[in-house]
Amino acid sequence: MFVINPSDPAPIWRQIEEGVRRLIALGALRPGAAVPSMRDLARDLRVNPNTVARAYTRLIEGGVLTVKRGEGTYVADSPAQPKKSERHEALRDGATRYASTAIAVGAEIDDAVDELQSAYERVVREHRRIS
Amino acid sequence: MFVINPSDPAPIWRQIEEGVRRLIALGALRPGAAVPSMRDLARDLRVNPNTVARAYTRLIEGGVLTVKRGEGTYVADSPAQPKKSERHEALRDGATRYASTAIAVGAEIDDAVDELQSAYERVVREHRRIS
DNA sequence: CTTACTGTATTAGCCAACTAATACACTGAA
DNA sequence: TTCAGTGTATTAGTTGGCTAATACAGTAAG
Repeated sequence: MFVINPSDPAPIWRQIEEGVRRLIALGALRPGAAVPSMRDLARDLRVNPNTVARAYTRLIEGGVLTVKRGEGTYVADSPAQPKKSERHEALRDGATRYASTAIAVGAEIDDAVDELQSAYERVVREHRRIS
Repeated sequence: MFVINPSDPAPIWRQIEEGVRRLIALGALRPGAAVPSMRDLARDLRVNPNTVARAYTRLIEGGVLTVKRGEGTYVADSPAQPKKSERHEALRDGATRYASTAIAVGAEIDDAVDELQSAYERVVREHRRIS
C-alpha cells in the first residue's frame, strides 16, 4: 500500500490519511474501488487497528471514502477534493517546512528544487509500481 | 529571533534547534556571537526553559554552540556543518515529505516548485529582517 | 561579599498519540 | 443458522513532549 515512517514527527494516522489521498490522486485507487479493511491494513503496516480506524474515519467524514457497514470501505464515487484554499494552504505550509530545513543544512535553492523533483518522481513511481 | 509553529507536528525543541541552525547558515548569527540565554529565549518564544535547554544541549553536543558556564552561550568559532551525507539525507527526507503532501492535495510538480521558491525567499527575507 | 545573571539538573504532573484487548452490530457466504 | 469477515465503540495502559517548580554551581559587576 504505502510506507509508514516512524521517525516522521507526523502522527501515524495522518500519514495513513495522506497516503490514501495520494493513491487516489494518482489514480491508483479509482472511485468505487475497495480499500483494505482496517484490520488488514493495520496488519500490513504493523500498526494498531484503532490507528487505521482514526484515519479512515477522517477520510469518510471528509467525503473521500464511503462505507458499507459489515462489508467494507470504498473510494467515494466522486471523492471530495480539498478546497482550493485548503490545497494552497497545505502546499504553502509544506513548502515552508521544507525550505526551513533546506536552509538549516546550508542548501541552496537549486539543490532544494532538484531534490524535490527527484522525490516527486520517486513517489509517483512508487505508487505506480504498487497499483 | 524566529517563530515557533504550534501546529507543526515537529516538537518545539526541534524547531528551536533548526531555527538556530538557520540563523547561522544565513549569517545572521556569526561565529563568536552570543545567542540568547535560555531563559530569555524561553520567555521570548513563550516556551518552557527546559525546552530551550534541550535544543541548546543538542546544538552544543553537535559542536554548533559553545558554552561559557555562568556567562552565556555562543556560536562556535567554526560551527560544525552537518556532514555531506547527513545534509543530503535531511534534504531528501524533507523533499519526500513535501512531495507526498503536494501529491496528496493534487498539486502538479510545477506548483510545488513555485511554492517552494516563494517559501525559500520568504524565510530568507524574514531572517534578514531580524538580524 | 552580595546580587544578578548565566547554564545544569531533578522531580512531578499533564496531555496527545499510540497500543492493547474487548465487545458489539452488520453483511455475505457456506 | 452458522461462521468469518466487515466497521464501530469503549476502556485501560504506555510513551514522549511539554510545563512547572525548584535547586545547584559558575561568572561578572557593584
